[in-house]
Amino acid sequence: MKYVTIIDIAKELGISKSTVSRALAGDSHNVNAETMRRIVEVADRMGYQRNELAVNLRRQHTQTIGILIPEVVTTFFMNFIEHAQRLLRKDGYRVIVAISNEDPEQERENLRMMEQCRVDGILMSVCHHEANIDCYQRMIRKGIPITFFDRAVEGVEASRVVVDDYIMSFLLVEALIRKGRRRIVHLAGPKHVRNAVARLQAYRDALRKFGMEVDERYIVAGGLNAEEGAAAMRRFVEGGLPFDALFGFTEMATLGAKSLLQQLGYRIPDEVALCCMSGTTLCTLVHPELTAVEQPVYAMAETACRLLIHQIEHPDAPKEEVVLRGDLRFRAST
Amino acid sequence: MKYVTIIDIAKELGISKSTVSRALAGDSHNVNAETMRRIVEVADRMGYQRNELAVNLRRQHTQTIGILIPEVVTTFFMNFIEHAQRLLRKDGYRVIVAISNEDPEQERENLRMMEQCRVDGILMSVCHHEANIDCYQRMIRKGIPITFFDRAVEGVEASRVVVDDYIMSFLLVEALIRKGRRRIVHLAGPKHVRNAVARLQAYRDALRKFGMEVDERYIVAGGLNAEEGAAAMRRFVEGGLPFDALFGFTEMATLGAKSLLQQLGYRIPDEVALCCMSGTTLCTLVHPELTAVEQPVYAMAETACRLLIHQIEHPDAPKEEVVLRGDLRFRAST
DNA sequence: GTGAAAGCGCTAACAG
DNA sequence: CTGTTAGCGCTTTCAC
Repeated sequence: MKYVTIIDIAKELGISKSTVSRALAGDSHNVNAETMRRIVEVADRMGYQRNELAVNLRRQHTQTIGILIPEVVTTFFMNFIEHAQRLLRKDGYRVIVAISNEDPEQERENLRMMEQCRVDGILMSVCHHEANIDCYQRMIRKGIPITFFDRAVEGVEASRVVVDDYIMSFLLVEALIRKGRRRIVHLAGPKHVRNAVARLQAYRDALRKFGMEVDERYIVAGGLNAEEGAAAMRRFVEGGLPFDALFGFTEMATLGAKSLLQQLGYRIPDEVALCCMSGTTLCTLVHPELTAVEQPVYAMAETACRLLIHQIEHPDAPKEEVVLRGDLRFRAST
Repeated sequence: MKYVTIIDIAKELGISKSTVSRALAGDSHNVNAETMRRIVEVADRMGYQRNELAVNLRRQHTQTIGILIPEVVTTFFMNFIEHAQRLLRKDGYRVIVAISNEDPEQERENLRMMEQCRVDGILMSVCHHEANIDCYQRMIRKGIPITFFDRAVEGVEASRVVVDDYIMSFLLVEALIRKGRRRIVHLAGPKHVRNAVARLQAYRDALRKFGMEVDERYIVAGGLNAEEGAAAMRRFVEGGLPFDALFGFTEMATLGAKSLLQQLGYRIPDEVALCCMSGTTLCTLVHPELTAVEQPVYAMAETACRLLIHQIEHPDAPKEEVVLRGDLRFRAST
């Protein structure tokens, strides 16, 4: 099955392909109005579709942005993609998405793919805080700008937009305490994810602010997914320590813990209150009707796209870091 | 910033670019082992990355599959993408994703983009049952095979994998009735989505099976998103008819209705039981602990990929339709 | 306003 | 086993 090319159109009209190219590119300044009309008419009669491959090869850039994310079980990244895609499209960019499944090896592989496809820039949220730093640096040195969002790394020449994990977490733990919870378990994330470190710190500081002792036995490694979260919770429960609340690192681990607790007969949220963050969203299950304090993903997507496009258009401009805060809104539970 | 090309490598070693090309393509049969070694060594010393654009332009196919989906608020499509991506990668295909946001206009646009990018095939779930049929047909005639999944259309020369909406819905409504619910509201989907039609039919038939009259006032147009669902529910409630259950078409509309009912003070699921389907997943909120009967998305992704690749490799093979059923498993609520 | 020609990076005959 | 050559479809000087 052959595609129609500008040569086919040129032949059909007995003119040169250069003219056709100009006409189809909308260069009305350099092609006769009448010729233009005829070309356009024939083009869509024949069902012509420009071959982007050829255009890109020639132009040396693809007008394509790669989005790399670590997972897709949580709604945060999907919402990000949706917004980013819409925004980028308006600026004439296509988007390609790759998921690394929290696996640095696959992330490396995805990055290589992005390079082979000659994307103009990359929007990414890392799966490991250090594993692939050399990779990121290589990309950037090659002239492919990266803008990190949500899960960012340090020590790389790239722009980044993050949420203030520390502040947000602090708010959550504070909310639990104000509700009268005193024995709060923290399902901590792995140390190689920098957000996890900040959240743990916030947990400690919030307790101290209320003059409470930080009991290390209440800090358990909660992993990243539902299974790990459930397993961690099981271990904790078996320890026999009393508890009335839980602050988890990932949404998935928290949900895993929740399922387990329900199986064991705990009543949620009356007996055990839960809360966690998911991307830009702060979820607290303390109150069943009002469960989330939300920083719209939109803001993050918008900022990330803006920063990236700026880097693409001005390769030498200094990198920026923006920390989202404020603008919190309440959202009803679904 | 210039990329390294095979010419650079050839010059570096004082040989021809053909040999380099062959070596890098792994054609050990036609290049001396020693030459091979040197080429590979230089290639990665210089940080060479094959330019897929050039390869594809030359080869006349891209090894890329386009995935077109209508929305991304529900987890179903995201899970589908994740699985499909993983499976296709194994077969050497890249994936590009586009979201049409339930808008036929944007779907058309996305389809055009896929064509311009010269994807080898398309995996899609439509947003409208008829609006773009001509488009799908044009693509297929041009030699770009389409495999529809979940939301498929009829009357197009394409393979499809769907879930048996009728049977699944029938099961759901039956479950409600067996739980003692008699006044079941149906939040129907738009008639232009074929799944909606099947589900409505199942609703009617299930009631009849139990000798119940179908009261048309209990069938309300529920729309596709949370707002529309809530609005529809509000209208129904204002009508003042008694009801003790709700069977919704989309997950989002059902969630919208749920929020509204909660706001109005209804207790869920005791006072009003809810259920709906989401992609391959049957969700019933009748029972709080056990809320879903699930047909793994995986099965759908796997089948869709297989059908599509088969179409790509054998353009003239007859189209197939696969209806997933059986293999249902219970899933704990999260 | 239009055409001829060069070339983006790569592969695939075809010779040697 | 290796080199030469001819494009894939398009844009972009440079002439006319």
